Amino acid sequence: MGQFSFSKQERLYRKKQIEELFQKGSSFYLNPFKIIFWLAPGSTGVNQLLISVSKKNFKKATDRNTIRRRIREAYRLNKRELEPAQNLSIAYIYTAREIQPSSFIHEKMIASLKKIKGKCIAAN
RNA sequence: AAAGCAAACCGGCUUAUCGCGCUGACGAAUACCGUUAGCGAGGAAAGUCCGGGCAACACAGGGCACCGUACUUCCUAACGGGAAGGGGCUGACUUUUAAAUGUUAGCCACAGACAGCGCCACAGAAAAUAAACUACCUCAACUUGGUUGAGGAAAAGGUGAAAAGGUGGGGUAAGAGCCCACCGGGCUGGCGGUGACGCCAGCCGCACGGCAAGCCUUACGGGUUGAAAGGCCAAAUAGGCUUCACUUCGAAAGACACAGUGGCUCGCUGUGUGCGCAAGCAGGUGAAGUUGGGUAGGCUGCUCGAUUCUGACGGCAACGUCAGAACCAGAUAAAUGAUAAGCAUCCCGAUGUAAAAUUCGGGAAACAGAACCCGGCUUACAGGUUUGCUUUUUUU
RNA sequence: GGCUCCGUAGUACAAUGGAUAGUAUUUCAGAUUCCGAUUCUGAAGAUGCAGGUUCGAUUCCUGCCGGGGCUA
Repeated sequence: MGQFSFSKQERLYRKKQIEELFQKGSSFYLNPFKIIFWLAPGSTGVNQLLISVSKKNFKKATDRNTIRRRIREAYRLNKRELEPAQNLSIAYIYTAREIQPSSFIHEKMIASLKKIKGKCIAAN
């Protein structure tokens, strides 16, 4: 698996897993995101990501697409912050009301990933 | 040349780095992995307003009801869409005292109001089977500036969206299509046109409005549900009941009727009858149906099609026929991207000039994201190209 | 995805196609009071948008815009 790849394995798409994440996971806010994460027992060696942009805040499908793509690129290029990969499920919920530039999202993504890693180590 | 309107078309490009989806090839290799090649959002993908394909279910035939459409002919798989034509309305030009005719541009949900019902506020004498009232004219009586009665006729009446054919003349006691001319209208016939309709001739003096985007009438069309349709597999769970067939047990029977509950069926409860000495009147397997429970994962449907491009021919056109070439998204918590740089377009400032070109810096670049697939319609849209029309200015 | 209903003052509701769109409440001003509340008087405030039918649309028709409900 490549260093910057983002294949289907790394996406969170199963309904059961999503429900599990939202029920058991812990969350924190880091502008412009709300982040929910959960470290499942056992290790598959792959972290899984879910990106959500509310239809209530962005009526147009194009706007939602651009935000989702920017967040995805930010995660893809910076995911090595979480090394070594474990069985982590993360949900990024975009809470800002306007479309933020890529540089801003990248910056916040790095900060949030570091925070997640710190919390996981503390829990263990 | 500029501005406006209408129609048609286009809707940025290139490179680098890192990525995503599908398909093919290769690597021990049909599913995972790697390498590599190809392809990968729109003119509206949108709204979901129409129409069709496709699928499942339903269906003798006819009628009623309900919904939709509405000048004619054609195009089409079909349409509420499109093309051509007809008619009407509005504006301009020509002509003219003015109209009509003619030319041209734009617009029109443009069937039926002597099949029926309903509505037409306010104002007004009257708002729809024509006329109560005022005023007009004639005669009579009383009387003399008038009043009353009888009759005539339907012209005049500050309204109103709409007033009962219009204008002019004759006629009369006063009037009236009462009569005449022109215009308008209706009916009949002929001719032309596939048809809507048009033209011509003759006849009728011709009271009877508007609204069907009020009910309605006529003609035509419409079965219902939608890809979360439908088919297959995996996983998981808990079976129950009914019917039928076979079988086991048994000597045989292994049932029947009525009532209650209930919308109905099954069922449950009760009573009676039958079989059996009595207990008791069953068990199992399979198929179909039904109810309940479970599963929310994969494959298929799924993208080659009323397809796209080019050319020829037919048609006024919409469009059709033929020939050749091409393969052009198939995602599913949902791919088609992110970042950086450059080019082209436009704007602003500077440089420069008679005006430009050039160069430098900065900025802008829309509407918008496939979800089974097509044909339309509607709505949104920076900027650009072409064509046509109108207006203004300049030059010859 | 499909089906269906509804948009009227700030709010909750009315209004056969027919005078200036009505009622309650809210807001503002005045009166009453020593000051408030209550009460009384007056005022302000609306048909979602754009077309069409009609002499005349809140009402009828068409197209947009916005909101709700049902279905799985």
